[in-house]
Amino acid sequence: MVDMKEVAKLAGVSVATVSKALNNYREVSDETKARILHIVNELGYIPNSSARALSTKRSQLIGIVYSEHLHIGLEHHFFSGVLEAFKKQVENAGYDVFFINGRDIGYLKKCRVRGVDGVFVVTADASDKGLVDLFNGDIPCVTTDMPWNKIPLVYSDNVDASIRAVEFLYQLGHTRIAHIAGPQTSIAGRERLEGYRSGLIRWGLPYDPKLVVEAAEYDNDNGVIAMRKLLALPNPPTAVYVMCDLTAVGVLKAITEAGLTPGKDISVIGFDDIELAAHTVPPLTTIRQDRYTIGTTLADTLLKLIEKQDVNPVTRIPAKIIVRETTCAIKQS
Amino acid sequence: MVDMKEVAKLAGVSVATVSKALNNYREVSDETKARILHIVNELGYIPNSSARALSTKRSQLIGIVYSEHLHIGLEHHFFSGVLEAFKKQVENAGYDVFFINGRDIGYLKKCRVRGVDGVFVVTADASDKGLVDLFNGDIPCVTTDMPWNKIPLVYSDNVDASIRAVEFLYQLGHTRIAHIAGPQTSIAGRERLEGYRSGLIRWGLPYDPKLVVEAAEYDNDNGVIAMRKLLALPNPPTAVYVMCDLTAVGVLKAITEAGLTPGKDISVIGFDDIELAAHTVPPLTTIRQDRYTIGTTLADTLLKLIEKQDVNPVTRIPAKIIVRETTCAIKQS
DNA sequence: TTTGTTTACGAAAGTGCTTTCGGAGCGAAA
DNA sequence: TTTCGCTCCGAAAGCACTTTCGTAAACAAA
Repeated sequence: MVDMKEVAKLAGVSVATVSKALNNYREVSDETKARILHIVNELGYIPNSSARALSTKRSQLIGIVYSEHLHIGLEHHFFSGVLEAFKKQVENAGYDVFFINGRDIGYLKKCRVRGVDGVFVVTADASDKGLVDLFNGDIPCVTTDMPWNKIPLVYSDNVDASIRAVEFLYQLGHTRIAHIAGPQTSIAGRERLEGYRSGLIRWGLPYDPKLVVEAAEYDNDNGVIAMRKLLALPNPPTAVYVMCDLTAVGVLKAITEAGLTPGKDISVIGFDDIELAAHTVPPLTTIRQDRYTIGTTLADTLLKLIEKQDVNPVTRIPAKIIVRETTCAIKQS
Repeated sequence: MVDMKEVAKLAGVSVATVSKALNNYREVSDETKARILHIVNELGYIPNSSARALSTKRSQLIGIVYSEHLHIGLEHHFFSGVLEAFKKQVENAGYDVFFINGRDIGYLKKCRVRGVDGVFVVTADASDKGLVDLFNGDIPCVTTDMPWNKIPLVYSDNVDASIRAVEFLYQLGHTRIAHIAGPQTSIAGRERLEGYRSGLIRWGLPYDPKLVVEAAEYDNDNGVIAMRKLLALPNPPTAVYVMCDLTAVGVLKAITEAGLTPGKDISVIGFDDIELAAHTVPPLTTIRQDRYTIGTTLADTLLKLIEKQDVNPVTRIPAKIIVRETTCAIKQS
């Protein structure tokens, strides 16, 4: 690889001047700067990042933290989509993306050692001691779906989306609307429940605790279990708002098992709009999280943070209802 | 952050000796080495990776290359699973994982600039000029599902798995077995078709070109289209072996649409075992790719390559049939 | 005793960049 | 004429490591 010394020699200047030309110091005349840049192009010179990081203490590296022991790391459609958008955005700004693994020395130290400029905590275990250190450290962080004091947060507007889910069902004529809630340890779980209740209030619907069942996890099986419970009620709901698509798929299954038809006998609306949602039978009506906007907003926020600019502590991204075939007007019976 | 100088001072030795102690040079007495290590622990000293990379030309960094414009990057369940396993394995060996983006300067140069020790090409566009440069460069590479001269390849044993899929269907009594093939531009597409044909031959079944339809992409819609075509045949198949689960879901849909029941009127078997497969109605029989073994094998191979050891040019990992409910013995009619 | 061999360590030169600081050159002001 | 203030540039000191090479000391062999 060609280095600065070579560029300097060909340009007839010192390495210091080359460095300055490359970093847009204004104490280089336009003429010599042009000459240097020309030679740089000709030679295909690229500054060595280790050397640069060594002297600047900056690496142009963004770290990604996500925990593996929740099985919602890379493999989860929502997070991988957000990550993808995030990655593109920071890459456009000249950063590279790198996975922080906390083993041995912990996240914070690893960041220091690698000189990471900022980190995006995609998903992690809030009880992780290493995470706390990281958040309390001096390295810029952003997160999604994981609120933490002082750490900027970008995520879907769960409350608003849930209100509109209820509204949508109400306008179809449903009045007995159930909610399968996510674990109340998660912010998404809490806010979606909150939105559901606000929605009921807004339309003057009574809140019936029997119509709310909390799923233990964001997975399929809990959907089956929860829906069976609802179906066993003396007066079952005519519509159910489910906190995520994977669980909604389980709900569909339980409904079908019971000899009923989703979207006819019972309306179902999910959350996420995972790839699968369009392909269930019948296709699932759901609330689409705007993974792209969340990811890019996260990136912009982190970049600003790195530049020591002010940022919003919380940004809520609107989510929108995608109407497919599991919802319909209530049967006149 | 504490540096070597500090450690050296406390230990009463030179930085050179500290460095040697840390790197297991044997020209350091056991006694002073122990003393140094003790101080290192006490101080929580960690060597700065930029400085180390600068002088060693090695970074303990493994690059990941995947192209975004096929929509099968991070978001694809199979690749993200492989990547996850790969990541864990190289992290165990003390490496960190880092995304190579080829924009501006190309993959190879980016690798050089960042001092990447090896790269895993997860998925990419074979026509990408930058990839060719990378493969022809001097940086150790491994790939999956993407054969390239001299680059070690680890992937599922598609041919064998396909033969066994046909065998499985044959033993259920099926003799008119169709295959929905992947694009023949991909190695997976070609090999699965090849295995299908070998399976037919092995069991003395005739090869009927009408029973093979090539899907344009590994997606859902192409499954619907292909299956409709098969259903329109004068003498439709009683079983169909589909080249991937996402497409198989489309197949299920087409079958249902036609008023038939998958797993009763027509048997279906997919490939991949994506999360969704267990939750279709009825649950999909499929061939599970061993994402974990593929990922770790890839990692081991790359690590060996970096150490300049010999490696297998090709490793095929067995895939196994997961029997669920879309396959059954042929109806006696 | 001298000579040769190990062993254990440190001085110092790299590694490729950034950044401070000083100085040369030059025109303008006094 | 001197002084001041600019602009443009380079020498050199970092940055935190690795690695070569020299050497002192200790010991063995002659």
